[in-house]
Parts: sequence; C-alpha cells; structure tokens
Amino acid sequence: MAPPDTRTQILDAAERLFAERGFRGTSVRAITGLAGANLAAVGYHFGSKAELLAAVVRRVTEPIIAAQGAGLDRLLARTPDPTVTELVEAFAGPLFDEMPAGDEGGGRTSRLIVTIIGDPAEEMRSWTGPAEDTVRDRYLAAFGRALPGLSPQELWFRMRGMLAVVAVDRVEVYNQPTPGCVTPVAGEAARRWAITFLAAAMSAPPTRT
Amino acid sequence: MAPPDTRTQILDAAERLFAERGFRGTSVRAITGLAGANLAAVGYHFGSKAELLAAVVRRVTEPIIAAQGAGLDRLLARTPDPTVTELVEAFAGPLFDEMPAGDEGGGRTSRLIVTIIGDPAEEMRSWTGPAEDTVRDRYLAAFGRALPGLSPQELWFRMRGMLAVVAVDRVEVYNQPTPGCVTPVAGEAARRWAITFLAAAMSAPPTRT
DNA sequence: GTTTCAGTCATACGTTCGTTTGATTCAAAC
DNA sequence: GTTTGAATCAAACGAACGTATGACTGAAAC
Repeated sequence: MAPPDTRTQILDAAERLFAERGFRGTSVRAITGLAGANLAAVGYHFGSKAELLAAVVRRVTEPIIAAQGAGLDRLLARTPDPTVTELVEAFAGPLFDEMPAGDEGGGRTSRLIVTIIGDPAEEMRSWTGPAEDTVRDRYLAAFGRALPGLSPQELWFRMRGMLAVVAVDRVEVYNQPTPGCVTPVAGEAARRWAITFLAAAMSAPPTRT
Repeated sequence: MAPPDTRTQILDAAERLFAERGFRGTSVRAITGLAGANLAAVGYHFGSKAELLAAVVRRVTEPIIAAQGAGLDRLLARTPDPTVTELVEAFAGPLFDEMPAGDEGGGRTSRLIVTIIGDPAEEMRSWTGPAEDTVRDRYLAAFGRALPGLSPQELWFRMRGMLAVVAVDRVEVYNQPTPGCVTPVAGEAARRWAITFLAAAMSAPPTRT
C-alpha cells in the first residue's frame, strides 16, 4: 500500500499528540518529528498550529456527528415519537462507536475533546460546524417531545450532562488508574453503563420550581 | 484591614489566571504582574510554577471536601441508611456551595478542575490528598449500601459521572454562551437541575450483564 | 527543452518562557 | 550598634516556542 501523504501523517501525529499532551503542551516540532515531516510543512499545509488543531477536530468529530444524525433518521423513520432511552442510545452510542482506529477505547479522542472544552482560548471554541449545530437542534427537539414539561433551559443542561459523562469518563479510562481506584473497564461495559446512567438521568421528571 | 501578604496575593492571582487561561497558558510573569509581586516571588514562596498550582488546587478543594465529609456525617448521624437522593445532595451540593468568593457561580473554579482533568501531564494528577481519598471511599461505601446489586466498577463509573456533570456544566455556565444555545442559568436553578439529574442517574438499576 | 509549481528542506528570527542569581531592604534579636 | 534572616528586587540565563524565508527537487505542462 502507498504510504499516506505528508498532510495525513501530520494530521495523525497531531491528533495523537494534542490528545496526549494538550494543545499548548504539543510543539509543532514534536508533531512534524513524529510525522517524519519537515517543520515548515505545518505552515504550508495548514497555515498555522491553530488551524491544524481545527482540521484535527473536524476530522474526528465528523463521523460522530454523521452517525448521530443517521441514528436519529432511523429512529424517526420507525416512529414519530421515540422513547428517551432510544434517543439516548442514538445520541451517546456514536460517541463510543465512531472513534478513530488505534484509539484505545476512544479515550484518546475523548481527552482531545476535554482538552478543548477546558481551554478558554477563543481559538479553541470556534470549531463547531453547521452540521453539528443541526444535529444538536434535532435531538433537542426530539428530547423535548419525549419529555413534555421540561423547560428548554433544563433540557439544555441535561444535553450537556450527557456529553460530560461520556467525555470525562473516557478520559479516566485512558489515564493511569489512580491508586486505590477500581480499574475502569473499557469497551462494551462502559458503553452499557453510560446508556443506563444517561437514560435514567434524561428520564427524570422536570425539577419542580 | 491589612492588605493580604504577597503569598496570598500570588495564590489569588494564580487561581484566577489558571482558571481563565489554563496552566500552560498562564505565565509566571502574568501571575506576579496581577499580584503586584516580583517575578522571583513565585520561586521563593512556592518553589516552582507546578508547586504553585498544587497549592492553588489544595486551597480550592479543601473546603469542598470538608463540606462533603461533614454532610455525610450529618446524614449518618440521622440514619444508618441514607437514600440515594440524600447522598447525591450531600456529595454534589458542596460542589456548588463551597466556591471561593468572587467566583462567578463557581464556573471559574470548575474550569480550573476541568483544566486539570484534561491535562495529561503527570504533575497535574498528583494533587489529590488523603482527605479526598477518605471522603470518596466513604461515599462509595454509602452508595454501595444504598444501591445493592451494583458492581463496584459500575458504581465507580457513576461517581465519576457525577463529578463530570457538575464540573463541565459549570464551565459552560462561565463561558460565553455559544450562539444558538439557550443561555445557561447560573446559581440555584443549575444546582437543583444537577441534583435532579444525578439522583435519577445514580438511582438507575444495575446494568444487566 | 523549457517552464511551472506544489512540495520539502535547512535555517534563522524574534519572542516568551521558567528559573536562578546576587544585591538590597528592613524589622526583630541579641 | 551589630547581626540575622526572611522577603523583595532587577537582571540575566539558556531553552523552547511559532512562524517566516528562500533555496532546492522533481514530475507534469507546454
């Protein structure tokens, strides 16, 4: 097979290093070194280090968002009113399934996401595309129908809660287990636990005001 | 009133800047500049930038952990078997209540925590003290009694889920609202939503294997 | 054969970083 | 009055950073 071109090798190396060391903890020299490319190749192919990050994030999130959209399509083709559990499965499932090959249980990618969430720099927060916004709004509408009486604000809170549980948990799976903590189980078990946890959480009756 | 000493002013400035810009995004020069102190004061009072971070995190987390422990004490003094909802309230409540003054709804502190969770550097992960371990283990035992049939692994998963929901949500509260997203409501509403969300999630029956 | 151009390369620029050093200050101890 | 020691200070260190530059390469276009 033909070796991947320089651009792809830089993307691969950057995806791995950004996840392992964070954005600021990764130098352009480290990326090009791992990719076997020249230092100036990042500037040539991507323009800057920040634009390289945007390209990495886009490549990682696109299949996830596509799978979330397709799952909702399948659900709505079967019934106009899916249950909360079905919606949780369709929304959270791709966060486990659509991870790049070679990513240990998705932990590396999840760390990349947490790195971005936790970074306050403006350049880190403008990577969401219109596709993601659309899918998110469609799920908001579907959850809203399945959970009548829930205010838009509380629904929004719960949607972010779903992302938080999945992202942060995978980070811990990827980490060294803290001494004294039960070693996390990656793979299928974590996926099922997350669906159980989130389906119950999303199904909670609205908070009385 | 007497002005705070240099050490305290450096801690205050570092707490704010680490939260707003991340650890690597904050220079020692920025900290000492904001604190009105000399550049070398960090080395003199704390040894290094990393040890300064550890001191900041310790100062922030200590009252939270103390309140979690006290809440569990109060609960167990009343009944040997608290309900899941009572345990969730005692565990998650201090994450909202025990925030430093001047922290907008706790969002700044939460961002600091997410910054640390998301940073893969080894120096970032060794700040947990024995007090935190003890309180965590006591809650694990109490939740284990309240949720018979739940495996230790799944219980551990759910405990981390609680932390993730609270921490990441507060980060978003602190952020600029993303365009198109419902503006999050800080304060008492978020606190009640979180308790509702987490009590339902923690109460879910064990995932069937 | 010549031109063109995307791609790669070594090298350097200017900046900023964390840390260290040695002098200085100044109130308390003797 | 002298000594002591914690605290602060300006200044500098070497290292690493992101980015820009200009030359070189080799295959395709003409």
